Amino acid sequence: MAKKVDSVARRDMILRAAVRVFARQGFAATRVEDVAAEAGVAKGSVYLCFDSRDALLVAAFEEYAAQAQAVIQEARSGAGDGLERLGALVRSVVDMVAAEPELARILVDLWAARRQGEAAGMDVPAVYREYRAVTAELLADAEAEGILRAGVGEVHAAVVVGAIEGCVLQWIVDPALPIAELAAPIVDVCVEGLRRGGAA
Amino acid sequence: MAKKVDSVARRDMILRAAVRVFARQGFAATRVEDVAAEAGVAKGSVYLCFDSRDALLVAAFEEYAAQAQAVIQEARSGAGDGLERLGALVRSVVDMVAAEPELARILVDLWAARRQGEAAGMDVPAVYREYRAVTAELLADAEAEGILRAGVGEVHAAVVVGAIEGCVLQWIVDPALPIAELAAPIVDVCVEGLRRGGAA
Amino acid sequence: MAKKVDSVARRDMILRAAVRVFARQGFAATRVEDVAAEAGVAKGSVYLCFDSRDALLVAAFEEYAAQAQAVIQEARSGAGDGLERLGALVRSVVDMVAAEPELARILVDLWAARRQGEAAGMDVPAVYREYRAVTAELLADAEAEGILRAGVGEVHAAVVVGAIEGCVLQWIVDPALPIAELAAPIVDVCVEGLRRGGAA
Amino acid sequence: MAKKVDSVARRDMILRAAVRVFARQGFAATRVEDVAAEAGVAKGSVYLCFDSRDALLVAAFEEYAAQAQAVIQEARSGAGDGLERLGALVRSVVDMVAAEPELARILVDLWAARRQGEAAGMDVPAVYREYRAVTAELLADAEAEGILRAGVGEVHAAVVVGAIEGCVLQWIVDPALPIAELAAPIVDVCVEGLRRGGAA
DNA sequence: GATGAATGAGGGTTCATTCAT
DNA sequence: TATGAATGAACCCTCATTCAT
Repeated sequence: MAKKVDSVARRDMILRAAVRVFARQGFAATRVEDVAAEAGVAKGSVYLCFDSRDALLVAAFEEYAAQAQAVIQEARSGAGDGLERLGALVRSVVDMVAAEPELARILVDLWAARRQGEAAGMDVPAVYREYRAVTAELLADAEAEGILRAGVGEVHAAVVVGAIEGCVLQWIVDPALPIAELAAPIVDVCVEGLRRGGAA
Repeated sequence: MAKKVDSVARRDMILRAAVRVFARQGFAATRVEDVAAEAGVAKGSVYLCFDSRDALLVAAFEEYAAQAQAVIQEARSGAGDGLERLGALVRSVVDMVAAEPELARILVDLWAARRQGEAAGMDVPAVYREYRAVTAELLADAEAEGILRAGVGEVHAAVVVGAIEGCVLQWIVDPALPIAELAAPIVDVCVEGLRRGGAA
Repeated sequence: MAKKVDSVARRDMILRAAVRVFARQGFAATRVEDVAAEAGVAKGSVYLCFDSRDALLVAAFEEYAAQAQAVIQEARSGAGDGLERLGALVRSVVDMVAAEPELARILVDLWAARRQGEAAGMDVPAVYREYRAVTAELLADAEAEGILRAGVGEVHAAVVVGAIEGCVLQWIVDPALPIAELAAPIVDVCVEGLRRGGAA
Repeated sequence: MAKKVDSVARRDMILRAAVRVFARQGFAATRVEDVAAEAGVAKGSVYLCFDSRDALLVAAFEEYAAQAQAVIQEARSGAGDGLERLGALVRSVVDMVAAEPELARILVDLWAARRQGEAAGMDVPAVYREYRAVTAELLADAEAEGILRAGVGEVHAAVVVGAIEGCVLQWIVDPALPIAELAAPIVDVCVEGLRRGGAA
């Protein structure tokens, strides 16, 4: 039992180290040895926990996807009307990336990896499909609640998700951009702007 | 003279081939020989036009940046009020990526490359800074024209740019998403939603 | 400890293999893979001990330079008058190259390498400067001892060193030349010929 | 006829250029394009005069060998007793290398090349065999003339040649060494030192 | 003949992965 | 289990040589 815990902890330690190095240098420029050095273990030890270098990226993706899934569940099960819950979703996503910037920064590697061998086991598009789905649900709820302005449909979900992810992207590419401060204007544009009667 | 033209054409042919292969396999998984084969030339011939494999990516970036620059200039010099020109900008960017999907698809490689050696000569963040700058200018114009709703400031520019790029991102990651059909809802959310009096 | 010894032994084994192949084929015609094959290891293993192909040549030079240095020290600290010690020096150098013909045979590569990148870390001229310096010292001793014929000065040191190295050169270029048998006539010409009263 | 002269002149111009570049960078580090650039012609033009890059080295060798042959003939047909002619030979060789230092400086490449493919057509050992042969002849003449001290035989020829070539070697490796000033001491040691009755 | 663009074999080096200790 | 030395496939880039113009 203790063994198992240790083993799990060791795997997690290595994964965290990998995420740090991937965030710093990019996946393509990161050698297994870099990850091992960051984790303070030998190169061979990485292979005790992960099948391959690609598996590290897949594991990082899984962690990211799990967080996204949690945020999505929270939005689905949250309190408030559709737009309130949409606003909360926006803030949750922004909080999530701001809380673990290094995990977020490897998103570019996940996006880039999907055409390649590393992609095995990584369904990146599914994450965005989920985001769009929950957003569409919340908009539908708002519609049903009569608080959505006319003409807003499922296609707007992609725009709302795009605004969030596009802001994250700009921040990844340019860390000087204050991502935390963007939650409010995103909500302003994508939630309040869609409210019947308009923003303010 | 003819020589020069041929030489330029050859370089361009190789660059286009490179973009196609990068779009298909990703930069990391593309060998110089793949590019040569796609272009129908020998491996060594690639090096007659480009200093290195990385130089191909940089050249692709330059082409993308030039297109972005053109779109930005168009927005700056265009006719109409601030919001009309912002709407035109949104549509131009979407048209641009839809017109050359392969060039757009290497964006993920450009994003991923910025932390690495390939980055020399690629100022990816500058492209987004420019996008935000021109968007902010157009919003300021709209403000001056009295057609902007209250409370919209420079920080909203990042959201507008984010909505565009975030939609592009979703389409890159999931080509099934009909990017061309997203121009309208982006404009609806990011332009009409910011108009004084709100979207119809 | 055992590890360190093994590691040193392995490096030495590869270096010896490299010297053999360089002697046989010449440095220019030797690929890293040839060295690895001769040493019975994989190509990549060479790089565990040496930074580059050039580093193999530099290491060989260092071994040669160390042997030369030892011979020079021996001449400086030896017993006998100046000319006896000069004679001993001649015989030592000849013995040295005859004892390890393969190390000697790469001298041509060292000479040829000095103008190139490989040269980093190889001060070939210094070896000959040292030879001339010690020879000049021994001649000066002989002079002080009154056993040197008149008119012999520092410039003769280059001739004595030249006679030795020139014989080695002829032997390298034409292994049929019996280098061991040349020690006596070199001494006859360069030591006895400089003795006051002349050679018998 | 004029054509032929031009063609020969062109070949010679390229060969001279090659010798200059080989002397400067070494053969191994010299690309055909370097030679072409030095000669002021296009890369392909080199192949109109020479079959291959190696052929340039062979041609340089032939020029060197021809000069050596001339010096040897001169010594054989010269006036004076055996030792006078040996002294003249020494001075001729030194003058030869001093007159065309660049041609001399490629000697190291010739020495190094003999184990490799380039060697085809280059009988470097033969040059030294010839040198030894003529030296031995001159010593035999001196012996017959009764001006040679006792105990000097054919094996001493290698020493005399060695002294000359060894001095040239030291100068090639270290151009600071004044080769022209070494002719006198070489003669002093290798000619006067062998004279019956000894050097003054 | 003269050119230099095009070719593609060759080889130095890296690094993911394995496995004996 | 942990290690890191060993492996060898992969790949970038160079450059000798060719040949169409």
